[in-house]
Amino acid sequence: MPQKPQQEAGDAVDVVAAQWRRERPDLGHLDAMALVGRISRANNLMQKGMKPVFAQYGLEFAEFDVLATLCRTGAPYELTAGGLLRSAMVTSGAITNRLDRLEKKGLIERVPHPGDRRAIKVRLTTEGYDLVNTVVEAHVENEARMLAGLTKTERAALDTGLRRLLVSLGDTDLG
Amino acid sequence: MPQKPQQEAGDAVDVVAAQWRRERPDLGHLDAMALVGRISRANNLMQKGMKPVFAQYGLEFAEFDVLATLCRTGAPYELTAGGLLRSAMVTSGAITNRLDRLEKKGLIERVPHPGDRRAIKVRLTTEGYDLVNTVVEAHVENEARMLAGLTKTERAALDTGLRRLLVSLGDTDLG
DNA sequence: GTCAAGTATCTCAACGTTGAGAGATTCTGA
DNA sequence: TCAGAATCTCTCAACGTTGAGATACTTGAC
Repeated sequence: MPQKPQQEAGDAVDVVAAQWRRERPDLGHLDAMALVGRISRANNLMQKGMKPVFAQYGLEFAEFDVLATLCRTGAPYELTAGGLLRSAMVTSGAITNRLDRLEKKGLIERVPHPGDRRAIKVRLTTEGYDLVNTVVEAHVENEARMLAGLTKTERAALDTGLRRLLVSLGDTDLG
Repeated sequence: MPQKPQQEAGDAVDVVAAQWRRERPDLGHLDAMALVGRISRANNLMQKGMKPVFAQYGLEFAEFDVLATLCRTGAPYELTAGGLLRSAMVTSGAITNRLDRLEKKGLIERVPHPGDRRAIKVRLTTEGYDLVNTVVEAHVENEARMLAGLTKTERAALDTGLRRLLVSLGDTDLG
């Protein structure tokens, strides 16, 4: 009869934690350090795994992020630059840069904001709309593939834990 | 009698997922997309939370990462550049850059590798050793503080899920 | 021994982000 | 109504990473 292993398989962070325990046995909170380290490494691996999919369509992750944010807001696929930067968690300089590149590619256009002349509206062009709707399908397929090593139950448990973490950090909306 | 809420509190990713469901009801794997999004946002928030601690000591995260890697290997606190870049998950150019900066600050030194003249050994100086041992204490305290909104049980469950994910991605050692 | 293949590090240009600051516009309260 | 505070976007220099290529050295097969 198959038995669940008593001992979980170790990952790279277990190695790191063991090294710290040996070198600094007085150091507390190693569990916190390990958890943060796991989030960081998982993010790193996920990003590396996504990059080739976007590259297939001539996009960087940062560019896809903008297009996807506009797409999922629904028609008329418009958002201010400020809305985009808060959603993407980057600074204003980064958004200006991303919009410049996407505008040059003809995937978005900047239109005046009616009612606030400080602001602009960023709008998906037809080309941008078509592209992002294609890319997002390949993208989610790829994400699902990267997570396929976990059971549905494991994924759900992980998801719940991460949601609680985000809520506890105050990350409850996009603005 | 206090009751656990039936409904989990929502985070920013719940908002994103709801937008996609509305705009693209045909899109599958939204659970995978949400999980990846949560890892990304959690990482982003953690990084932002760590930055000020390192800044207090005149360090960037990337620099601390190198010093900490050397420190936790134990005496004589040496590693090759290749070992460092694999541990840090960055490219060779990035490591050269980090080592240049740390060398300029007097926190590490490059010494010839005995037995392989292609390689170098990167060694913590006394100044580097003292600094990293101080900073790491403030750093883990800070990490623990950022995670304090979760119960011990929640943190353990999250940690287990992330370890399984990393193992499933093949991230079982440092190089 | 010799040569091809592999490995270790560094170089360098392209790229993207940060963060401070400027300019323009809108909001707020007296 | 008006001045000061706040907000929105853009500019720009500093910084860090990537990724391809160069250089030097080592290894393995013959």
